[in-house]
Amino acid sequence: MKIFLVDFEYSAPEGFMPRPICMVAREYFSGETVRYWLWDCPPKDCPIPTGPDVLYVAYLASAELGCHLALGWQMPVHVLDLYAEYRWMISGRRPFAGYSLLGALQSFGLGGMPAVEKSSMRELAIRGGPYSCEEQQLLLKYCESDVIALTQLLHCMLPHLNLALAVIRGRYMSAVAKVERTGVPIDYALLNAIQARWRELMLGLVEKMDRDYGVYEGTTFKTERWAKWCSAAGICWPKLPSGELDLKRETFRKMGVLHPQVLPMYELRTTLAELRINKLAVGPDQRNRYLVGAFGTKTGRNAPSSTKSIFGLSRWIRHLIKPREGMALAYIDWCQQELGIAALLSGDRVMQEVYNSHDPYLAFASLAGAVPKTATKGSHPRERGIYKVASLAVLMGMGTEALGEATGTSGAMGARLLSQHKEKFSKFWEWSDGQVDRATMGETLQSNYGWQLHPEMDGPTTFRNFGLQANGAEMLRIAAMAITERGISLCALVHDALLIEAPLDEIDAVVADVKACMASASRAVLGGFELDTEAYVIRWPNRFCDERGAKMWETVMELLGANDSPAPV
DNA sequence: TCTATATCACCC
DNA sequence: AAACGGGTGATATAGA
Repeated sequence: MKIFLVDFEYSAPEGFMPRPICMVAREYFSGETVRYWLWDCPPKDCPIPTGPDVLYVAYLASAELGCHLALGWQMPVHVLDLYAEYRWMISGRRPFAGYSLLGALQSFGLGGMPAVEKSSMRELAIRGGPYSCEEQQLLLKYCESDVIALTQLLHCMLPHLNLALAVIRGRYMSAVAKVERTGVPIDYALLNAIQARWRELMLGLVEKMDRDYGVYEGTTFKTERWAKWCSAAGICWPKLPSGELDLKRETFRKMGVLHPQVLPMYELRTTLAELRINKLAVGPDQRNRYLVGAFGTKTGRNAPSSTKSIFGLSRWIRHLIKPREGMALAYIDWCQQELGIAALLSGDRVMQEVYNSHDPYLAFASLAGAVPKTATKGSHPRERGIYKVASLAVLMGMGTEALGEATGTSGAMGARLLSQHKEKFSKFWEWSDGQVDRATMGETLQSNYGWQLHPEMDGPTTFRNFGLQANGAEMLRIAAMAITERGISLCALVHDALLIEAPLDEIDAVVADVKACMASASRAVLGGFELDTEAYVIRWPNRFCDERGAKMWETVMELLGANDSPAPV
């Protein structure tokens, strides 16, 4: 068995696929090191072995594996990603010096300075070629210094790792590399039209709606001016405990009921907040690409940049997602994923039945005696809405007051909802309380495939929710591996959902295949319990539509004067 | 003028 | 008794 420690330098402008610059690989036991310049004419095949007898070690391996994909090289069978493992190791603890390779090394007391200045190397990589001989030598030297650091880090971390679980996480990084390369197809012309007139659009809105207030300076809201306007209008504006004005969207909405003259300001603030679209990272091939940020959270979820990823921005912006000619997309999610996980992990049979019922929220309402057994979504929309919010909020540990607020009722009703939940799902609460107790006693919480949380900085609500979210993240990882390993184009990962792409005449079969992968992933995490999935298919020439963002989309299209109204779902 | 903090927006 | 989980990012204000 051989262990190769690998690092690439590469150039990857926003939205572009990476272009490898150079690579250094070092064999752990022999110390033998190979250096390859890759910018001009890279070797056709990977110069180091990648078979089942090799462990491929990298730091944030999605980058290295993305270079393999770019070069058409074989992907390694076994990957160990020390970034993922470092996040795993210290999950729930404060990082000693951040999550970079050097930060990880410092946490082991090995703070070796890099041989070459890091920021200048990054600039050199981003700049792209051609590179002079000196620059080549500099980049290779820098690359090698990272490989040496990586070697030291492996030495430090090896005794702490669970290799069987670590290589599963490494395998996920291969899936991530593919997702980061595939990206999301975008209606580029329309995006450009919006971006080109973005500033003008914002200023136009402010100009029109701020006229009567005089609160804005350019596109920025001035709190002092708002205070002045309020006192002139004889309005006593609510304050935060800190003494600052409470400028929450919700506060504006509520104050609008009492003082309708503030409503246009509510509209303006809402619209401006949602109008952020200028950083969306779209490459010349009209696809949205960004780093997935695998294992970026303490529950093991991905943490992509919310401005670079189209799924991190407001929902109306998803209307820009559009399959290329002859292609189709499908957005597939697990139905009520965390509810299902809660039902299974806790072993609560009642909750499992509710989950498996046609409409879990109504089923809870019915159990609580709030609606008749015969109730439907149409007959009792209000009650269903309340019990839906309650079902989900309870999983995050919401208290009575907040629950009353969230359901638009009262603290008393919040208390009632909570006690109904505790009564009907007593087994769940036993389990949930158990998680809190164990963590409070200092026990590290574990998900079913070994993600963990050290209970050092967090409180009871986090402990309650950890198992649900961490197992959900695991489910997504297992599905993503299965899907990409079947050669299916996986465009995006969205926590409990994913976006895939296929030719029009294959999409139905591919969706069936993906749903099977997702069902299988749920069984893998939940010991045979299967979660249902729902698919939304978008066929060219239609675009992605989200009803929760439809109104804003129409507003923007109107402002733009484009006659491209959203196609029917 | 720059940076740190708080608050708020969005996403699941 | 506690009491809305996990994120990223923009913006406004206060402090150096």
